[in-house]
Amino acid sequence: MHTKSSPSAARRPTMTDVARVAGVSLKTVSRVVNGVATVDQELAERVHAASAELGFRANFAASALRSGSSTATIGLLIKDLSNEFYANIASAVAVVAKAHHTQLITAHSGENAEDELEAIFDLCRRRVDGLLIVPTGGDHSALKSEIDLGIPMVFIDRKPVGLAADSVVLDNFAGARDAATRLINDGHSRIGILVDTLNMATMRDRLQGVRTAFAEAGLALDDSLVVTNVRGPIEASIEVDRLLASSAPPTAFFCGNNRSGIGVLRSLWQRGTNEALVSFDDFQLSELMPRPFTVVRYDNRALGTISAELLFRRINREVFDPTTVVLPTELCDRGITGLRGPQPQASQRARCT
Amino acid sequence: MHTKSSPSAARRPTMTDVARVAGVSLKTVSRVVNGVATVDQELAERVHAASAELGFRANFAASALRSGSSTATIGLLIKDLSNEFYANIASAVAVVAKAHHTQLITAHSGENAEDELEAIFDLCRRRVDGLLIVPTGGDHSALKSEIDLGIPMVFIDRKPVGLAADSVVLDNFAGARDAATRLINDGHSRIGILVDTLNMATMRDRLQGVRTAFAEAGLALDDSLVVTNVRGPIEASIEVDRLLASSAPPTAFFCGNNRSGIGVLRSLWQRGTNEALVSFDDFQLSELMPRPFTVVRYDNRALGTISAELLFRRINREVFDPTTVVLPTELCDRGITGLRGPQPQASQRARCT
DNA sequence: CAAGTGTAGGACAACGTTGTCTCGAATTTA
DNA sequence: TAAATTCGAGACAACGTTGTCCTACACTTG
Repeated sequence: MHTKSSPSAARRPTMTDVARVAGVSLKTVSRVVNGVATVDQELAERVHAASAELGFRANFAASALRSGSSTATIGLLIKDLSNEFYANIASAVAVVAKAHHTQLITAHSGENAEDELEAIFDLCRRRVDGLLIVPTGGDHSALKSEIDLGIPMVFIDRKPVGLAADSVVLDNFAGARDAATRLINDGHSRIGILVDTLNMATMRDRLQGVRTAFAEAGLALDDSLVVTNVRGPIEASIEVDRLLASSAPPTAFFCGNNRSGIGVLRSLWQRGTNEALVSFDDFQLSELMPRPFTVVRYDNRALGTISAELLFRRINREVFDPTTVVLPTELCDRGITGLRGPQPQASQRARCT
Repeated sequence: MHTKSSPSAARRPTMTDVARVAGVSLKTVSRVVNGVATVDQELAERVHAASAELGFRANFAASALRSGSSTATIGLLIKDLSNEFYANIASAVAVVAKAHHTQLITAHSGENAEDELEAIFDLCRRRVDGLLIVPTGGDHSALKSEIDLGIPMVFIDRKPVGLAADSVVLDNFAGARDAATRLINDGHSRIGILVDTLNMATMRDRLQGVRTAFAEAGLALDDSLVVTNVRGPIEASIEVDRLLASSAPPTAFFCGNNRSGIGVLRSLWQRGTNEALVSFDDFQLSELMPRPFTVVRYDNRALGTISAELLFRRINREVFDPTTVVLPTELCDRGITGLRGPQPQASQRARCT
């Protein structure tokens, strides 16, 4: 003998089912579920009992559809959570979302800009209340209609291209200029510059910051020491070896992000040489690295927190004009190796942790 | 003069709006949007033009509600994305979800088990196709009805309590036993054991692994060297100092997770002493730490990948009985400091990166 | 040329819920 | 005691979409 329907084939109970079991009308179930006070105590208890017995849970989508209320969902478009930088943003966003009783859909943008747009459109079809986008590149003008139709967007770390929208970015220019100025003041004039692709505005700004520092110091930046399209630690290591093998090697390095910073660090540590190193982006445990170096740091979580709070203000129609928030950077000296200065003691290294 | 409705107040266009603009029936719009082939070329073009003009995007929730199709969404309940361990799981899950054209709602479990259940119920109301849960503790028997009603769940890193469900976990016992055995074989008999709360089965299993190693070696584990409820690096550092100040200090440490491992590492490095250290969990850049130590490592991303793949198999009804997948661990020797052996060279350290 | 065949597109109902309205009963008041 | 007032609960329609059915028209065929 077998049951009429296997458990896995069981349909989820609806309010109609609960109403039947409780012996009340559909609408009364709705009232009880929504906590309307004007329901008879006894009927309410029958409804609760029936709900529990059947395992009823109101269909959120149907409810939102009928009542026209929001989906209490925001979308976060981000590249890769296994990258500490993005993970910190996502974590901070999640905290703000939870505080606003909102669920967070995290969509990973694919490799190309087309994938990214498609992912955004999918989130729009799901009627998210708003979008947080860490753009990977490409043009965003196709999103104008979505903004006009009421889906607010905040761009994180990079401004949108071809679109007037909110963004929260770092002061890449000033951070890089400060870093390069520090190296120059420490006596360096030949500095290897390693940055990722200049398709990214962040990298362009950082490189421009370095150039400005050189100009301000009245120095010429040797373009043969500027390496672009450095994608990761391994490529960075290779470039370090190449540059140091040249006839006029650099005495210091500036890295456009922490991935190349780590590559340079590893390379210099293995060589045992003491070229100075300044890198954009701090990272976990950087103060425990086997060799001192200086980072351009900033409040990584704040990128997420401020973006999410801005998004919710826009969802609640508290802001109107497109805003750009620029977060400051800070030069964090973990004992940069100057041409003149002595190697600092281990105990001094972690002074800005 | 002002427009009749401000752009921000604009209602999103529906199929009815598109039908009106295109001069066709509602159903024809539906057919075009869903790519039904039997629509006249010219009408289809009118519909496409009207859609583009209005910025129409089909309401995914309404579509799913009517057609009874799935929401193409899974939920991931996780503690904190800024923790590398969880971020790697989330990242791996996201890749699998994307391959299945499924969106991922990442819900952060709060501090207590009650919050966690509430977050799960919210995801059930949203009719996710399945749930991935990294449980923080507490009893999960309340979830049985949800499983019966067709929401599959896979538990990650820890098995559910009071519930028969799929899980993907690490071989904590074997990993800890191997680690302790290594220390014992290197001549250590007084080993400081630092683990987090024993409320977590992972920690109980790891401690049990250590005890087993001692028993197998015919040694007695001095319980005064076993410290539980070590919550983070700072607490770990304090405990190291306390244990080393005792009259019979340990000559080695075993840490139940990487957070305490880092605390111990920092403490030992600052002291400049050479007690041996083995820690559960590898972490980024661990091979660059200023002092060698050994980790119990495992494929962190595989926890996410295998869980997600198992979940989708269950969603597709390809599995029936509750399954537990146990992932192996591996002792990764970065130059453990034995009582007998010499300090290894830096170049040897990174041999299992 | 009449009947049969095929096909495109529209009318209608329904998914699970909630807003609006109405009705009946209980309670109050003159 | 009858009318007025309250208040709880059910009937009905609607949110935006799709499944089902049906009609109208074009085209074939004996």
